[in-house]
Amino acid sequence: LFGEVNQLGGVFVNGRPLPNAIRLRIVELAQLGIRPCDISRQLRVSHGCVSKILARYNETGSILPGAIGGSKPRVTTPTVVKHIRTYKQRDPGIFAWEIRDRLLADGVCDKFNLPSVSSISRILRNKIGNLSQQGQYESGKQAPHPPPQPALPYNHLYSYPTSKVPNPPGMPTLPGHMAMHRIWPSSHSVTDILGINIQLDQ
DNA sequence: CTCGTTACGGTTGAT
DNA sequence: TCATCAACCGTAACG
Repeated sequence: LFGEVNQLGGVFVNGRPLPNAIRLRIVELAQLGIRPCDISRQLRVSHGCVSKILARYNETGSILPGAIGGSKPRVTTPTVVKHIRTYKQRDPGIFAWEIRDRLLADGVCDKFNLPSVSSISRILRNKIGNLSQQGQYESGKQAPHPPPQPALPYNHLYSYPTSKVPNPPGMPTLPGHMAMHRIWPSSHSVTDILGINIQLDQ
């Protein structure tokens, strides 16, 4: 709601992504064959931004902005997480500080890359929910209350209806994907189209 | 005129 | 709980 106005008269919030509804319209108009420069003028979004969103869309298939903020794991590497999971499985009542001691004792970590107790607690809470069963596998970012769609990288892909314009020699169209109905704009259709948790506004 | 790129001033969020 | 800091943001401007 607090925004600045760009040279084209459009409203934007510095540092924040454009609303999904607008991102979607950019892609839709392009799909309709409208030139990027015209989309820029019609929607009052800088052409640089239109260019970026369209480029991102046709290489990832997603209209969503990239993941902002956060940090890369430092000491809590996948290997460490795996060990923590094992300790917890073998002794569900184990304390975080005990896990910490074990990581050191077992030589999984040295005193410089040893996770803090609060890091371990967070891992236990976030990455290892109910230890009930859980695959022994690597990867997995398992959210306790997982949002509908799978936890793909960061942007889950979003493939568009009728193949046609942008199915470039890339890899877009995600694996399982239903055919979608043809719809034009209407901002409230975004969630339907994406089929996921997206807040259009705020 | 169109559009790819990028400096800039900004915000975010997992560690 | 709180700060850090590298990730991303859109605009403006250059070419």
